[in-house]
Amino acid sequence: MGKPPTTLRDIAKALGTSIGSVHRALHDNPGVSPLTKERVLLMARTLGYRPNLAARYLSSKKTLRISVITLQGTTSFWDEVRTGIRQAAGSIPLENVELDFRTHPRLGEGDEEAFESAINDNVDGILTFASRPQVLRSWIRRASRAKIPVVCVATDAPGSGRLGIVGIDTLASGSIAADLMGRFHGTREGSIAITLFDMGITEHAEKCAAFESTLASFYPNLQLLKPIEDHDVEMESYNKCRKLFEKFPNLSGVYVTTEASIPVLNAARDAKVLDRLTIITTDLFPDLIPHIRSGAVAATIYQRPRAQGQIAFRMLHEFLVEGASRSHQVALAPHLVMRGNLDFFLHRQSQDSFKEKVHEAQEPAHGLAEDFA
Amino acid sequence: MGKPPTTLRDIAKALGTSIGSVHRALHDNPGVSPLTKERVLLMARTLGYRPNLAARYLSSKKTLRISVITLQGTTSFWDEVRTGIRQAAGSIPLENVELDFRTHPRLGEGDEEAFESAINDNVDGILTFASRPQVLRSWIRRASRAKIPVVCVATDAPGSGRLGIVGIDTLASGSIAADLMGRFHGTREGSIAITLFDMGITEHAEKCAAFESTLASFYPNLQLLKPIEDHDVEMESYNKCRKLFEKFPNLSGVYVTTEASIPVLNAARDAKVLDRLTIITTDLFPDLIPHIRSGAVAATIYQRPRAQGQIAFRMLHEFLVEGASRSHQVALAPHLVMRGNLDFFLHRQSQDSFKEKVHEAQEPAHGLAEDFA
DNA sequence: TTGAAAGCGATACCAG
DNA sequence: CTGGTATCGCTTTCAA
Repeated sequence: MGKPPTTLRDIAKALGTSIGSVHRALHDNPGVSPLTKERVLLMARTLGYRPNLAARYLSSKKTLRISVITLQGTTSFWDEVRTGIRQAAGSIPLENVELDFRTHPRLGEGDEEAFESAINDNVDGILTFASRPQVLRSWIRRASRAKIPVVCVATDAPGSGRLGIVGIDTLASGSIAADLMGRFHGTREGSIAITLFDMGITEHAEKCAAFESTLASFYPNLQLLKPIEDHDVEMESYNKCRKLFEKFPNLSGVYVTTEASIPVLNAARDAKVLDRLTIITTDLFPDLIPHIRSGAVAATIYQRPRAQGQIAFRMLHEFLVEGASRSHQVALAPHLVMRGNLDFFLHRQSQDSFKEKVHEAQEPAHGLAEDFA
Repeated sequence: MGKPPTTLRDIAKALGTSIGSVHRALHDNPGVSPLTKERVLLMARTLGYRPNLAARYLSSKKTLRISVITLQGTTSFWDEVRTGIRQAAGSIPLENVELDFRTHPRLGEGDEEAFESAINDNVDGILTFASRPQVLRSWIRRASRAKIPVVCVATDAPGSGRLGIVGIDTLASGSIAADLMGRFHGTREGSIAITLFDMGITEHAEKCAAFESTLASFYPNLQLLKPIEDHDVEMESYNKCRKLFEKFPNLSGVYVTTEASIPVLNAARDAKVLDRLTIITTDLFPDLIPHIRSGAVAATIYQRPRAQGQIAFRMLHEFLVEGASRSHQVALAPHLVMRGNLDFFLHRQSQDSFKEKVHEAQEPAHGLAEDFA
């Protein structure tokens, strides 16, 4: 078996100093001479000191405040992410975690303000959706400089100094979509369209590339058209699709890489091409359900928002508590939803949200108000 | 904000007794008069006492021993389950958990002995594969009577008094398999075969029923043949399949609901029907990889053994620590693996086992020896 | 059967 | 700047 773990006392004794100084040194609190600090740090390392979390929680009364800066969203995606975060926070056995939801209504509206207020409040950590990486990068950097770790959900902000990122594996998503498209379509010739938010978003460009590459390797009978950018604007999506359907009457499939599938479906319906298209969408939300049931949507790639929220929370929490986490990049495998297994996913969603309501009723949480407004 | 939580002291003060008696009463330790015990229990309830876990871990030196009774297995499935269990055990922040692996080489060989020794060792909890529900039921019941909670992985043992079950949702698996089979096959007529271990296993019967039902609702052009039982015996599987292929020359697809897909593939190859069959398999292991790459296997339903192991461990641990867990039945959604996203899953497996090796090197764990024999 | 008290390891405060 | 110490809530042991 192992020998008993090193404690603050052990370090203090070994150095002939006091437990108080050791503590201050390890937390670089004010009031330690550089010399003692150095010696303590060294000794802690050589003795392999690991703080005893139980003791820490017991004696310290402070609570971790985590700010969740996300989008309201037009589908349930971000609601699910927030639910996942709440669930994960609720299942931390000891520890008081306070979640601070700063939900902004629209893309690029209020996100900067939310960051500013979170940093001013000096929260302990931030979970966020880096909707506009180029704009938010500097905010994330500011947070990091203020020693506030930031974990991005769904979309990465590369080069921003963020602590970590949790998202769906873009390669797996794009590839499985292509594979399904190819198998569903058979061996005859055809052309396929793909829609996305903007090629400037890393994740979207990657999905697109993966889709294209898998299609090219395994299904050379299918030709991929130039990607359609919708910028999450309904009319833009609808109009571009209408044009597309007119221009390519032999179109045989569409892969919608974002949540914005409803305008595409409407355009297809209005152009009367719905029943000869193989449509593969992304995510699962109420408005999409009838289209899956009817078979108009052959399959949808579910990005597991709840799991993303849970994992992002755990990653941040682990870092805050242990000072490190085992992995700072998590790429989840998406789930595939079709007519047959649709009910499984719907049932699970509703069951979980029921459970959560019960939980909240027993134990009213803090900072949740705006999330239900 | 909330008022300070109730402590043992609060209960003692309110009752005019000592903190020691309160403690003994709450843990029904010997040496408390029935009267005081009653009063303590009542007061604890009315004051809403919740034990402070940090304080508990800090003062108590005892370690939780969990016995893992699983199959060696012919594929990597159970290795992955055990890896998941180890990972989950390793990420418990505080707490000493000792895992005791009792791995038996073959179905129905050594599982009863393992249960007996676990119960005699008086472990704190058991994670197990209820391979033969009818036989193991009485062992699980014995464990439960000895106050040892049992969580089943992959296969349930209904009516055994087990604490919980973690598995793959059979309905989602069977349905998605049918949906894919139907979509891949197109609209022409055809017949489909299904193989399973034994209709006596609940999970297999359910998958089969879900497959049949989805096929019937959405793809009436496909006819499902009578299920083939292989009992996980290679020759049985191979021979039955050879016969099947001879008898039904117009067979167009096979759904293998268990890990036993290799004999089916061999039979199809030897019968020279491989290239006109749509084959959907279950799970992901080294021997299957080339068949997925070659396209012989159109898709495989990955049962996420590692996730199953992790969740089973967490369920048991939560129960042992909190005295209850939020859910005792977890049905996971399976992942779909095809040529396109195969690399993602392979990469993830190898990456994770690498990480784990590193982890173990830093911090040698207990009771792992036989798992690497 | 019960009460009292000594830890567990870290935090935080106060006196030197 | 440093050393000492009360404290967190529970477990466990020792007396009574």
